[in-house]
Amino acid sequence: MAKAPVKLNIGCALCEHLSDSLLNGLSKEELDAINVHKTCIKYKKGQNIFYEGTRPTGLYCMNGGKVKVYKNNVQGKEYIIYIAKPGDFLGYRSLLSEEQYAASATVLEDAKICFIPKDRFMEVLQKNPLFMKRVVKAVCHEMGIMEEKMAELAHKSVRERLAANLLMLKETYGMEGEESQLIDIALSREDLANIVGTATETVIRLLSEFKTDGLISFEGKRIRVLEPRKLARQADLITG
Amino acid sequence: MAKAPVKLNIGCALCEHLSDSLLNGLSKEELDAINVHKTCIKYKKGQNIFYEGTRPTGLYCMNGGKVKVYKNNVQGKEYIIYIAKPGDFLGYRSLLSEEQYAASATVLEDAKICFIPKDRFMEVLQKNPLFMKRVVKAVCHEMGIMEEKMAELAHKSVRERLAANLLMLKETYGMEGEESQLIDIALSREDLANIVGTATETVIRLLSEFKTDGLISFEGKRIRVLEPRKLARQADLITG
DNA sequence: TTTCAAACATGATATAAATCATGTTTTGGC
DNA sequence: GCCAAAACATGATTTATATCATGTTTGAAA
Repeated sequence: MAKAPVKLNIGCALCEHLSDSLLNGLSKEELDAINVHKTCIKYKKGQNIFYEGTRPTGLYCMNGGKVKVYKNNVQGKEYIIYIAKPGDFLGYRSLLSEEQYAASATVLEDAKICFIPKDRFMEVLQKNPLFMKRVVKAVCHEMGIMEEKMAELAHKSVRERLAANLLMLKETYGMEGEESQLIDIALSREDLANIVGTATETVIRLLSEFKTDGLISFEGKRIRVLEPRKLARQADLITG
Repeated sequence: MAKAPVKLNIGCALCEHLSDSLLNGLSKEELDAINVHKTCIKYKKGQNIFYEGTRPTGLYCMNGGKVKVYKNNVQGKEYIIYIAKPGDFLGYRSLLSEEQYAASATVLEDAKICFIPKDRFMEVLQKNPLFMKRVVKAVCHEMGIMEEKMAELAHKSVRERLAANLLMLKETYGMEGEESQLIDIALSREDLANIVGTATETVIRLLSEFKTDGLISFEGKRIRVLEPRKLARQADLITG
């Protein structure tokens, strides 16, 4: 049986992730304008999307999989700024600030990502003040989250940060309904350490402690949050 | 001799800080629209501008002095996100994300700050796509800086961060020309510690080390950067 | 000018977390 | 199914930095 060619360019209007996306709310015509010029590509785990220091030529829109956005310091240590999931834009910050990428992006789980050329996107953006307003709102919301994370990094212990990040990952990447306590990303201990901002060994140790204390359990490469309230107490989010 | 009433509301068009401001580039009419509804107030050192958790009702625009924007964690520890100087907007992030303030703002050096009601500002913003674009660009640029700071907090030592922050302060708040090495803010050791994300005692100790090593000197409450290159080496920004 | 609080300073101590070392388990490629 | 490499795990050691304690200086207010 001959393989049918994989049709990647499904129209944005029909994209299952449209409702989670900033593109949601655009008119049929606007979506079409983007649609005609986009290119959708499948990426394998470990593949790079863009590197820090290069210039953005467009915008990436996640259609499937998971991508980590991270910075490397001089000593090669990595800090993961965020993990993009379907519906998320990727690299739009640098595109809008008209600067080089301040971070790199690499695929964590096999992904399908659509690329929208800069000009096409900017055209739609500038012709639609409401769209622009939504983008601004999203960017400013992101900044609030980053402020929170900075204060956390500055004054919280690794244990607290790990607990807080596990809860955050559960909220953001937890599955639907029944299985909402299962963190649906196959993160290596090293990646988790680079999210928390600590050494891999430290994360391994703390995770086994949390497991011993019955706060979490491991399911294959995934982590299940058994006791969110106790974890929140570890994170020092609630007292008592 | 009777005191003449202090006229605070100088027109934005004549403001000496307009060229440093995001308002720069607006038309005479747009500036007037903002101008008519703005209120300029003098604040004393230590006075609070807004608190985390409250709702913004407008935008603050710095006309003089210095203001720290910071977050307090549960234990009361403070992290200073940035220090606003004349020409800077204050609180525009929360205004644009339509959320509560994610941080508090307190005067570090006697300040004059103009308040622009939300509606007036949004009106001008939404009617001028170019202005909107400049605001977006500025916000996205800020995000890049925050990403950098997060990576720094995650993986750099306190010594490195202090050195890096001294250099940053010199760049941003250094005086003009000859005296550009003098950091023109009267920062307490505690404030500096809350910028770096460490304990006050640690900052005091490291500062005296830097002083002993001839990298900096103290001039009253101010710090002079004597050896920026050596400091950059301490910050691990350059090697060798 | 005195006084009192805040800021600055320095030493001693405790400790969280990085680093180094080594061993085991899992995984993906052939 | 085998092998090498990566990921995971755990122990020992070091180190940076927070915390605690105490003393001194500075500065603002009375």
